[in-house]
Amino acid sequence: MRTQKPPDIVIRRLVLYLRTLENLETTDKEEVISSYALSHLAGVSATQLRKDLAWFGEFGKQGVGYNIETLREEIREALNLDGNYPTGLIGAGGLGMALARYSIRRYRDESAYPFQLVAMFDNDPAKVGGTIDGVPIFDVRELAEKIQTLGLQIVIISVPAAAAQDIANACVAAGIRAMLSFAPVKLTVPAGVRVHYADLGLDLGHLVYYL
Amino acid sequence: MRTQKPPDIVIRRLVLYLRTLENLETTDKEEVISSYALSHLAGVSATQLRKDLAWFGEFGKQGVGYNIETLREEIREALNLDGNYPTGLIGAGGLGMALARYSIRRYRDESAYPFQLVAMFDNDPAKVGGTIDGVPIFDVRELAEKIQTLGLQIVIISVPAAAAQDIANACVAAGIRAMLSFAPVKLTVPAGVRVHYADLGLDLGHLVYYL
DNA sequence: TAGATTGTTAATCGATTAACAATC
DNA sequence: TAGATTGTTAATCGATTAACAATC
Repeated sequence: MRTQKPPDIVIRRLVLYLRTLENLETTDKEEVISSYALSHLAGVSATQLRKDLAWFGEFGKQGVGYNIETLREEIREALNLDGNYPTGLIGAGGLGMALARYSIRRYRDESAYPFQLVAMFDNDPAKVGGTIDGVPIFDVRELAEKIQTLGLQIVIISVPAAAAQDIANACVAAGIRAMLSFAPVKLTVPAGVRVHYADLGLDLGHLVYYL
Repeated sequence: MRTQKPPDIVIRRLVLYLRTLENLETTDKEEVISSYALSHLAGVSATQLRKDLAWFGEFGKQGVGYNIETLREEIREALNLDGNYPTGLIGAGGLGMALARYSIRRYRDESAYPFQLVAMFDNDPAKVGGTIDGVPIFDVRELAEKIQTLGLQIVIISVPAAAAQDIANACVAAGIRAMLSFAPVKLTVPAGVRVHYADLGLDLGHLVYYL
């Protein structure tokens, strides 16, 4: 046996399936869905969907399909999305501000996603002490302290590229193990810490090749 | 011979190598870099870097390495990044506004990237007619017309999920072949049209699994 | 039962890595 | 030349797809 753990790419698709299921329920009243129908909505093959689910268990009934509500709950559980994840955002510049407003509105009242933006950080004295939609902006020098006292589990990094590695180091030192970075640089972190990159420049550059 | 065209994933890494090279030149005065050194900075293996480059030609010298300036130009050319790509942004809500400000500042004066945000679109009469950092906001009903008259080649979609498919359809009908979507839905487009998804929710969901 | 669809095995496909001859 | 590093081939690894027995 070579691989006991589901590959990274499977996890990503599971999140996609979950969202697809959640969109479904609001518009559709069927209780059951086939792997074919669900996979089509998610944009993958039916075989791939079934294989991905098989990493976590057997959730369907032969000849019938998957109960939508049950499958939704099973995936949420498999992905740990039933937890509660206080999130911090570092860098309240133009992009950071917008991401904050966006994610606050999107996730605060939607129980489907357990991310709560509870703190922002910046080094601009004019911003420190203020709030955005009720979320306080702290001085970035308080980062380590607030990570601990507020129990932050995820940080979103939207500082300039030159500052990103220092910020990442500080987060890791304070115990953060999951980061989403909008800074266009590779961040070096210890094993066990996950970084996802959201990189507009890379996306645009990639698109151009095919024009 | 099975594959004549470089895979998608290779293109993405080439963009990454290019950026890595551009960051290099501002800080480092060496004229030459080895595949080992460059690949390390980019976060890939030296073998992979050399194999990726081999899709486009032979740019190095055995025993020496790659001339930084030359390699930079070769990659820019291979990726069509020497062109000029007028870009439109649809949906001037909170996220759209921020993306606009961010990308205007980042790309307008940086000759390294040939993206220019030249138009925004919204359906809010209060916004239509205004400008953001000099970029006009048009009524979304003028979308098709402006795509043609302004020669837009890339659109960034930051409208609500429910509206995204309609917008994508309109763009495709007007001749757009490259889109970057921030809406959390799968967009169905004809073959030959590329869509990239920038999806905060998927990224965050994915991160949580490993906590 | 008969039809439908799952869960899973085996085959295929593609991407990464290791190794090294070519050569600057 | 001798040392270093590329370009490339062959081997490995992992992911996707096809096919089908199990079974609701």
